[in-house]
Amino acid sequence: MARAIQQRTLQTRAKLVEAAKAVIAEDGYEAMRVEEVVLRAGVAKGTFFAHFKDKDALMDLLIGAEIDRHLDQLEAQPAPETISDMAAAMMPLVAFMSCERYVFDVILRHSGAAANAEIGPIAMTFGRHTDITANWLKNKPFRKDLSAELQAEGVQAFVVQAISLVFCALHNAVDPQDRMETYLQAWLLPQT
Amino acid sequence: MARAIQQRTLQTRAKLVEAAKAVIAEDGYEAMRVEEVVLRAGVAKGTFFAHFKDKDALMDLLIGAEIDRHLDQLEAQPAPETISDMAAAMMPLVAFMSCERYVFDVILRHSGAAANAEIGPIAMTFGRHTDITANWLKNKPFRKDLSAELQAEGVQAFVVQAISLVFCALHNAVDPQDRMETYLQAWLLPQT
DNA sequence: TTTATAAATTGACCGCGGTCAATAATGGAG
DNA sequence: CTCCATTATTGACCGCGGTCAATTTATAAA
Repeated sequence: MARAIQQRTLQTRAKLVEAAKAVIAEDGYEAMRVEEVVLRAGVAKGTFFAHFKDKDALMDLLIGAEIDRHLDQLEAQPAPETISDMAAAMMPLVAFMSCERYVFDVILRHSGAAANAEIGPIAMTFGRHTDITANWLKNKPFRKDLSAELQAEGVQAFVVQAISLVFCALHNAVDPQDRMETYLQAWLLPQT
Repeated sequence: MARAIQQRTLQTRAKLVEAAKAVIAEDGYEAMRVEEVVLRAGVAKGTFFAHFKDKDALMDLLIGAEIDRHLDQLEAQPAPETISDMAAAMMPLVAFMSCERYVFDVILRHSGAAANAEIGPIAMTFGRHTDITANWLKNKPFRKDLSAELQAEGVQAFVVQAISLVFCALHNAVDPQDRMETYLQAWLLPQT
């Protein structure tokens, strides 16, 4: 039978997470090295991998938590009434997701759950974001020919597209918020 | 002053590319190891990096070439008349882009040019794909409130979204082609 | 042909993520 | 308290991408 989790385990894990946060605060996500984290946490390298499947798993956790913070903000706000408000509301999240090329790459890698049983923190946030967006869209005068879920899926696709273009030298002249507004206008308020 | 490129250089490069293709044909993209490639090509490891900035650069080349082959097919076909035809026409490309999780990750990483001066093969294919799609949409009875370019950008966003969901255990029950049709219908033929 | 210079190649070496058999700490049963 | 099965920790080791000073090879000029 399964034993209770030891105190030690929780402490070590907390030390690792704290150390990682410190490194990231100083030098950014991309600069994080497992060796630096274990050095600061005062544990052996192997211990890291006893707590996290791999480096990406810790990134998933930390970045996922940050995204969740932004989603909390979104949920605390009233549903936006206009396309412009909607784009504006999403900008803090977009800004975080595009704070580093590396961060965006991690997010894309983890945005889908590899298996039903192992939905990671970031994959969870994508589900949450869809739900929040779908709730915004209900009872609003946007697309009536599409389910709120499908509309929300499209919004997510355009968020990813807008961030992708932030990192593209050929297209990053346009302000991300303007681009989001253009996309949302076209997607949610077609002028047929 | 710059000297002409040596024969030797082209030969070595060709040997490396051939060796890489062979490895990939046998074991797939993800399994490709630089050490295995240089072993088969009969050159030293350092030589590889004299020809390619890093492993990703060779991947960019090989995967970009493969995507170009699919785009050649698309260009050779007449413009699709219906949403259904359009989705069907894009499926071979979608299938290749989702043949391996690793391949899709490489594509996403390289889909935007990091700098204007260094547009890689994959970034080029994204531009080409937009152009081809925009040409399809011109003189067709789809969205008249949007430029063909914006419509094409949206199509690209939905292609990426559809492939992402192929790799997501939570959503991969739906057939990719059906999903593409749903997206394209919603994007290009809104029923307001 | 000889020589000078640029270009291509080499392989020992490094950084860093990840593994695993050995060891130590923990906590419940007797 | 003692014993011991379970769990946590350790650090030497490996795989593999990437670097660079040294060496070899090609080519234009004399």
